[in-house]
Amino acid sequence: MKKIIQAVKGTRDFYPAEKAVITFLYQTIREVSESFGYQEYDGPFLESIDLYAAKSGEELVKEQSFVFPDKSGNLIALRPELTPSLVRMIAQKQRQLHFPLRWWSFGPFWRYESPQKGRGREFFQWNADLIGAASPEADAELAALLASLFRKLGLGPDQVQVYVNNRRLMEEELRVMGIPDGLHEIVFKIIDRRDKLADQDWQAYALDLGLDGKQFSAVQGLLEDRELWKKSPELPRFFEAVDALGAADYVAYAPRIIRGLDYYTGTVFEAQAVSSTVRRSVAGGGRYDNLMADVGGDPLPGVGFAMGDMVLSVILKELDLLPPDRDASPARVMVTVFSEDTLLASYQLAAELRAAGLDVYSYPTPEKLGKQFKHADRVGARLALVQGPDEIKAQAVAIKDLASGEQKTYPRSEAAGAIRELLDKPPAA
RNA sequence: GCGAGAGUAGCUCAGUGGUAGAGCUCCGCACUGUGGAUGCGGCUGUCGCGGGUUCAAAUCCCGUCUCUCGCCCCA
Repeated sequence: MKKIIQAVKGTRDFYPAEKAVITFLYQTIREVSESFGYQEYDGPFLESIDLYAAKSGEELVKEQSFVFPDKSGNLIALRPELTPSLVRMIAQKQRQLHFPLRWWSFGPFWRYESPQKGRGREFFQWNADLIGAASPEADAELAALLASLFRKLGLGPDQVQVYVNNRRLMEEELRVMGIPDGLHEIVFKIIDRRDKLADQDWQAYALDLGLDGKQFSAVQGLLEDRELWKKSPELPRFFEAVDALGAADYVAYAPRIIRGLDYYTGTVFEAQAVSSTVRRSVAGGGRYDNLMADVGGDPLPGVGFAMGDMVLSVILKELDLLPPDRDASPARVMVTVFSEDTLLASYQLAAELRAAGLDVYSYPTPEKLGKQFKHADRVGARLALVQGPDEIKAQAVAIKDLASGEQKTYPRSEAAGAIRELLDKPPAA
């Protein structure tokens, strides 16, 4: 084999079967987003590094972004997330937009990380945001939107859950426990790692980061309190609204959910697979009430989430929830070419059928019919049409159903109708 | 950045020092107006790359690159 330049690490080649998965997700996401009244938008794929420097969190900007200088020396980043672009876009047109607004987006993002299962360096992300409403009910709508996608994809509440917590609640609790404000970020980091470490290791980690024994057991107790949400002024309303939206089965309280991004201010949530070979979150989001003011806009509350395509795809594949026949030709009908002399007649026939609204392709060269039938079968066509000298003489077309093996000859004028009928029939077993 | 595993035909992989293999795919024929099934035949390799040990290396050693999985972090 000749040397082939390798694909860039962490990127994927989207052969038709893989591209079909992305398209399927995009379509399903569009349907769900639009059913909640969200409008599609997008930001640039390239952004100034300064956009992220402010608020995205050190790690994300310094370690995980693809950054390069342009010809004038400005540092440009391939977008690692969308929220900062969204916030800028809104700040720029704040007076022209009608709030609250609901926007969604689906596009590529880049992060410089080491690739592994469910994670690459180039991935797609669904973003949905509701800007200009500060209520817990608005938070609930986003959680319900996420749950609706799962339901639509065929993922049940026993397979994926949206876990919810509230940062203000956690901060208040820490304060009550006598943990100084300066330690809160550290405690959040400790909580965030609860699931990833064994009990002993987790305790050691916590003490190592500066908690004393008493504070540690207090934090431990906090994480075991399944009823903690009742102390929040927001979460009871949140859960009532989730229930009203019909998504209660997908949404649960989990005190361990904190989220890494610095800009979250209130309710945060994270979707996780209940049982899967990927122990990685499917989606994450939350409320960010200060972000708009931080980038220089008028203060405006917002809530939103992002969902990557990679973990979701792994789960859908594991549960066999991806659409079948992803590698099949979109044309279910192939016109064979009998001979050099009849080639153009076959092309005409194909064009005629396309004009009648069918998806049809013609074999491009006069090969042996056997080879052409085999090709039709392999690429997933349902019907193979033959128009040889006999058919041309009789103004007819022979149509073979490759699924049943049955073949009939129809007058050419009736071909389109006959094809439609045959395609509607379920393939014989 | 750290740790582990893997790189052999287009694909999946076997091959633990002695002539580089299998299955699938592909191509041809049986079957020149008809696919799937079957049978027969055929094509395809710097054994990731570089060095070392040896009479002899896909195999042992060293280095290196890439991929996969995990850690970190996160979608």
